[in-house]
Amino acid sequence: MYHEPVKALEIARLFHEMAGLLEVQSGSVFRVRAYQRAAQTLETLAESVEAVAARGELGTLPGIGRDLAAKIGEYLATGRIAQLEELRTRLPPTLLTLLEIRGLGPKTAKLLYDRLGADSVERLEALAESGEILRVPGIREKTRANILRGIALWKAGRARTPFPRARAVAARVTEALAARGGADRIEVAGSLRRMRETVKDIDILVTSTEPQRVIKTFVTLPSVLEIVAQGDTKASVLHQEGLQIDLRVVEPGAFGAALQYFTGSKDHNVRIRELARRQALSVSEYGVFDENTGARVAGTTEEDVYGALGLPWIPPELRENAGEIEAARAERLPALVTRAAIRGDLHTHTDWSDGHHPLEQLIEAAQARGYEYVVVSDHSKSATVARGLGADALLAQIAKIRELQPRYRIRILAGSECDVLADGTLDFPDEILRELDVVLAAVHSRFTQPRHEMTTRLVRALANPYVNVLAHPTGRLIGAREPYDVDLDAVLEAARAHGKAVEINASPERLDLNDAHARRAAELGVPVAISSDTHWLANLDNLELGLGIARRAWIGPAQIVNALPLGELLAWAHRRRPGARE
DNA sequence: GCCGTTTTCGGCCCGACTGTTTTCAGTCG
Repeated sequence: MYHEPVKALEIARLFHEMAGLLEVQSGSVFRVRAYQRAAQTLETLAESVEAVAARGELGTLPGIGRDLAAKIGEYLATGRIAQLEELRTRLPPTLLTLLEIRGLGPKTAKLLYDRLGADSVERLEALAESGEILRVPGIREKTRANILRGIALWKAGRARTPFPRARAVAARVTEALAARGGADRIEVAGSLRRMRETVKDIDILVTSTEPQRVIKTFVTLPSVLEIVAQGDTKASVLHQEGLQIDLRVVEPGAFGAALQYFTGSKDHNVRIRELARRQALSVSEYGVFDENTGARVAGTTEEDVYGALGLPWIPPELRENAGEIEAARAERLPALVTRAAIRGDLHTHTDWSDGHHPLEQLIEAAQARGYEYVVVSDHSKSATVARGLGADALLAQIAKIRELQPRYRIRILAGSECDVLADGTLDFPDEILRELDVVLAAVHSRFTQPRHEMTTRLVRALANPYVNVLAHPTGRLIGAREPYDVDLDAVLEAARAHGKAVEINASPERLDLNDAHARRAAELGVPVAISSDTHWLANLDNLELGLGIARRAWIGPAQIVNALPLGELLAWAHRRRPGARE
């Protein structure tokens, strides 16, 4: 049986805390990094840490040796890590919040704590405002101003920005840079390029033979609130939308190396550079260099950079140091899904329920996307706020779809986003469901059921032979509603056992499953549907966000049901129905 | 604290920018 990695995440958090405390104590930076690396390994562990421990294989995990394996074992046995508790008696844990302030690192935090007792952001702010921190050697007016600004930023928004909004800001800034001249190539790198769900800042890479001009243009854009840093080749600004934007300018010959460097992630890059060192190579944003001759052996393209290290090019979405480097070395990188592989959209709404456009417009818009098929999946009657369809309305809609079909190339499939009732039964009886081509099941009520009840509810819904896809499996609404409490692993197991798909709902408010959940689904071999959940016609393009999640989850076209040709999709959808041949 | 197709000890990614220092440490990505 597969368990959620709750314990692993708990231990990872404790390791991060230990790293922070050791860092402030001026412990070895390598020791600090060892704790952080081990924490990251635990965060990306595919199976339960208890299972690994039971096999005695903790020490085989990357970055975990005898010592840290023992600490993990200690925590699993006692729920405590003695050394951490000892560290906590020497430094107040609130001290670690100081490290979250931009521009304030462990050395300064320790200095301010030792000299003035600054053990929290509030206390530090008071000390800075009163000017008392100027008594500390090495702290002058500029540092005081930086600390106060850092505290203001920390208070204003530690929140990360949702991908769609950050991408829109990035597009406006790159357009402005292009329009003002001086830039050769302009590329968005960083976590936006890696398709992360949220981002902390925007990274823009420019090639130019006039770096000063580009930098000047960048920091004087009207949308720039404040210049954070400005040098000969890079600059950082605070944008009016509350995001920091970092710009880096390199000469064209270093484009590939700079793009690789600036795309990250940091952990991925550290691993890449370690790998290079073992081959007597050195990697920087300027290229790959032979350590003996100093000659540049690669740098023009990313393919060159990875190739120089004996690796195939690694897609940006995988660059999280979550196994992709090992996979690349073994020539086992997955073939990731692309937009071209998607043959249809399985989740759309019309004005028959809570969509905002007539059936015909939806069909035309989907056809214009080049799809082979589209599933119309309006809500069922229990979803009253969404004006869900009763049985008669649904049958009428099916008739309408059959009537409209001859007018379109795209195949219109009759579906439903059918409510899963509190007991796990569906909102329509089987006699109605059998009239549909594709059935989605989804929870829209009773979100607060206890964990075991919600789990049983979803498992029961998946067992219904007419159900094909579990839509937005965790029910979260980003920033508005937490996911409901459910044993997702049990749900995924049920989906696999019954041959049902789970949805990657690409609506920006949902992104459900998220990348981590989708990767677990993928590892378990559960089929996936990437769906737009369209309510407005433009929402059809949400699918791109879903592709990003799928790619970050290492998912290829073979695992995606809406990459199947029409005939195979219908055969898959109907094969568990009574009387179906298998 | 981890790790080893050179090593079980001696390494551990690389470079830009800032502020405060008179030659560099701290921080960031």
